[in-house]
Amino acid sequence: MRTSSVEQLILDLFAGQPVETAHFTAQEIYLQLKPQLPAVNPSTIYRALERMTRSGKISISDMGKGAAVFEIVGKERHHHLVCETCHQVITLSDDTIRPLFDELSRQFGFEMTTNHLVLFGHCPACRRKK
Amino acid sequence: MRTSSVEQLILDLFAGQPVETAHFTAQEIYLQLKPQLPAVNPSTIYRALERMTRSGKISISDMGKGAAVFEIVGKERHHHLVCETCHQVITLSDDTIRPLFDELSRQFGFEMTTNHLVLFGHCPACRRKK
DNA sequence: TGACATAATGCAAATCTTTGCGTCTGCAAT
DNA sequence: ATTGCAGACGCAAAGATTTGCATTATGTCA
Ligand SMILES: [Zn+2]
Ligand SMILES: [Zn+2]
Ligand SMILES: [Zn+2]
Ligand SMILES: [Zn+2]
Repeated sequence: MRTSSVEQLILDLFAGQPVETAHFTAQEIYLQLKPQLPAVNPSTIYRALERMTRSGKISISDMGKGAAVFEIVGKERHHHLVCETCHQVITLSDDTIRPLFDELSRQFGFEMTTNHLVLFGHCPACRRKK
Repeated sequence: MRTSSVEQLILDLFAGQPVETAHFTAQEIYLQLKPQLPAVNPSTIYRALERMTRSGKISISDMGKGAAVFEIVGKERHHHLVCETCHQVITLSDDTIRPLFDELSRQFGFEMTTNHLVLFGHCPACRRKK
C-alpha cells in the first residue's frame, strides 16, 4: 500500500489536534484540503478515506452530525457518549468498554475491530430540563 | 403526530418479518413501496423515515452495507456482531449489553437511547482462514 | 535504465440524500 | 359546513457520495 500524497495530507490534518475531539466529516476534510490541493477531485478524497479506514489508520463513526465522521486511530482507544439534545460529547476511556469487548471475543470467538464506539442518549442537564 | 399513509406502509413492510433480521436501507424501502405507491416521491420516504426514527418507531444503524439500515423497534432490544469479511450477522440478546448501558447510566447520569448496537469484527471461521 | 504491474488520480456520469418552497389533506374549533 | 392550522407531500434543485473508465504516477525487477 503506497502512501499517497493525499493520505499524508489527511494525516497532517489530524496531527496536532487532540485525538479525542478531532472528528471530521468527508466534506470537512475535502474543504480543509482545498487550499493546499486546489485541483483535487472529491472522489480522490473519498477513496483515500475509504482506504485509510480499511487499513486501520483512521476510524469512521456516526456521531449524529448527519454525516459520518473520521478520526485518527491513536494508541489508546476511546469512545463517546453523545447527547441527542445538546449535542454534548463525553469521552469514555477504553477501560469502560474493554470488558464488554473481551467478553464478546471470549464468548463468540469474535475478534472485535470496532475501535470507536458512539452511544447516544440524554445528558444529565438535558434530562433535568425536561 | 399524525400517522401518515407512508408511515403505515413502512410499518407494514416490517410487519411479518422477523424483527432481528429485517434491516432495510432507505432505497430498499423506497423500492419496495413503489408498487403500492407508484407516484411516491423519494423525499417523502426519506422524511417519513426521519420522523419515525426521531419518534422511536424505528431505529437507524450502520451495518456495513454502505448505507444506513432501518429496523422496527420491537419490545425486546437486540444487537449484532457483523463479520467484516463474510458479512455474517450474529444477533446478541440485550442481556449482553444491558449491564454496560446500566453502568454508563449510573456513572454519568446519562439516559441511553441507543437501542441497536452494531459491532464489527471477524468471525471465528474467517479468523481461522487467515 | 526500461518495461511491467499496481496503485492512485481525474473526470464525468450515475446515485443517493437533503432542502426550500408551494400545495394539499386531515383534524378541530367554531 | 366553513375556516384555520399544522403536518405531510410533490417537485425541482442542490448537495453529497459512489462508480466506471481512462490516464498518470510509483515501485519492482530484469
Ligand atoms: Zn472520538
Ligand atoms: Zn444534553
Ligand atoms: Zn437488528
Ligand atoms: Zn466471517
